[in-house]
Amino acid sequence: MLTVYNTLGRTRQSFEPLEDGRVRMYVCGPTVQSAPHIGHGRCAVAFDVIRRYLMWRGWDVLFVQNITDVDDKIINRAAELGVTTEALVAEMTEQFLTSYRGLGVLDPDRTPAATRHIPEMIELIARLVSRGLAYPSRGDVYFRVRALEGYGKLSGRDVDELRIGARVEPGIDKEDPLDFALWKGAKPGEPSWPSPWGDGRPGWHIECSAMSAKYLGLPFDIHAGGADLIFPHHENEIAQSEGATDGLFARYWLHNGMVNLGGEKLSKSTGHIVDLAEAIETYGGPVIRLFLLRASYRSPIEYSEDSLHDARASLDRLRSFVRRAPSAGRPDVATIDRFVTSMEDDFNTAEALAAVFETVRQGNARLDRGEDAGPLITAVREVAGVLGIDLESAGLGGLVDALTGLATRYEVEAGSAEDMVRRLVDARAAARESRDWSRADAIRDDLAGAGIVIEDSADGVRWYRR
RNA sequence: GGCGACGUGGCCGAGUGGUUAGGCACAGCUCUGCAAAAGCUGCUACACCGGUUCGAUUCCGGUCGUCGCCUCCA
Repeated sequence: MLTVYNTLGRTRQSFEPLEDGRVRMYVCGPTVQSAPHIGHGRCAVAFDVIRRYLMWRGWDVLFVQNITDVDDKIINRAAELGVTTEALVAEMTEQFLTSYRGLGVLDPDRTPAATRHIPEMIELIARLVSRGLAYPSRGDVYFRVRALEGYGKLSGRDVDELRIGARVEPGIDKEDPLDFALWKGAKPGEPSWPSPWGDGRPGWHIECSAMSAKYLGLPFDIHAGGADLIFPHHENEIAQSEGATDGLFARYWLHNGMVNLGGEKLSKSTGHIVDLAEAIETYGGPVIRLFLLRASYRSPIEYSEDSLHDARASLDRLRSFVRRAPSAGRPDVATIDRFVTSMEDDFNTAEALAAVFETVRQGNARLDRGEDAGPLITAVREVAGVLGIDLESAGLGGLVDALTGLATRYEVEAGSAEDMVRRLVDARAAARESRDWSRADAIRDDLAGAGIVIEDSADGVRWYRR
């Protein structure tokens, strides 16, 4: 039985999709104002794993992740950079998609952008106005928070407590400081669209209400996002969607923990960030992915070089294992069972990985004894696949020049990168045969310098790109 | 101030009312021309103080500390 921690209710609950065999899932995507950081990567990976697991379990998953492409920050940043908002949005969206793919994240089934759903949002706002839950005010439209019973149920907030809170700034056009904008009247030079309340643009929260309903229908099963979105963003989404329909908005709310750096949360606004593309460049997507999956998706994690190095060593261990022998037979049942048990427990990837490593140890021991480990390798590959961890070593791209140099140095025939590695490995074998250790070691060291690692084993020489 | 999460061995990080997490690092051994990989062995913890219990790291209360949200944020 799959159980998930539902922020709505703050308990672990058994998960049953509304429609049998089909899961409808919405993840709050990024505001594309600047380049993605590792925190975005964590969110993407966390829910990608959940999606993959649900699919592997045999469910149809409809996965939607939005792109917020209109917002104060985007407007301001575009102005700063002297580019149009459209150009900034296009550039940043591309960076997000590229980085996500670099982490092995599957593309969503749909990636709706806010600016392409203005009519849906206007319609939703109009419904809220007609129901008395929203009111126009000098070109803006606000949600009347106190008019909705149950506001605060997701975040555990009490409207009266909120009011006391010192930081709720009274908006000059609001009836109540708690009210939030559904529509913002246009200011000169800003992107805007016509509406019944005058030209303007949507508030931040309304897009998710409109687009999730459009692509998933209401209620849908899983609404996910970063824990920092619980309040006010998700609370307000609930207010809008449930206020407009009287029905339930989303059934299970899943939130990923924050990534910290130096003990503090990453944040775009303070510039306290780890650039995602840079991290992928430095460590590789699979290493970062493994780093993220070693902890529960709900816990905060600390980003550090040490942790990334650990993750790299762990990944190497997995890769060395599957390199030792081909998969064969059905996946080992014990491994799969343990994996399933772990994942059914609120997607406990840390424990799932522990199962994988146990299997790796067993498999290595079997191979050391000359026994078959095919099903263990099959199982490790299967589980790694569900977790989205790429166990294949990198190819030889970009190494032709370096290898050609080595081919010349050791007097073997040049050719394709693959061929040259093979010939160099053979040349080293020949040198070992004639007990010319210095030449053998030189070849091995030079290959290592180029990123090709050679390992001697009982059943021959293995090589791979580090 | 309000709401919430958390404090585990050298580091990261799961979990449990009594029994091995796992990874990384370190030491020794086996294997090996050397190395790497691998296996075996060792190092073995639950912030502090009370309480409940036959027994608590695991439940309850308190203390201290860290972090998040309450404003844009994955």
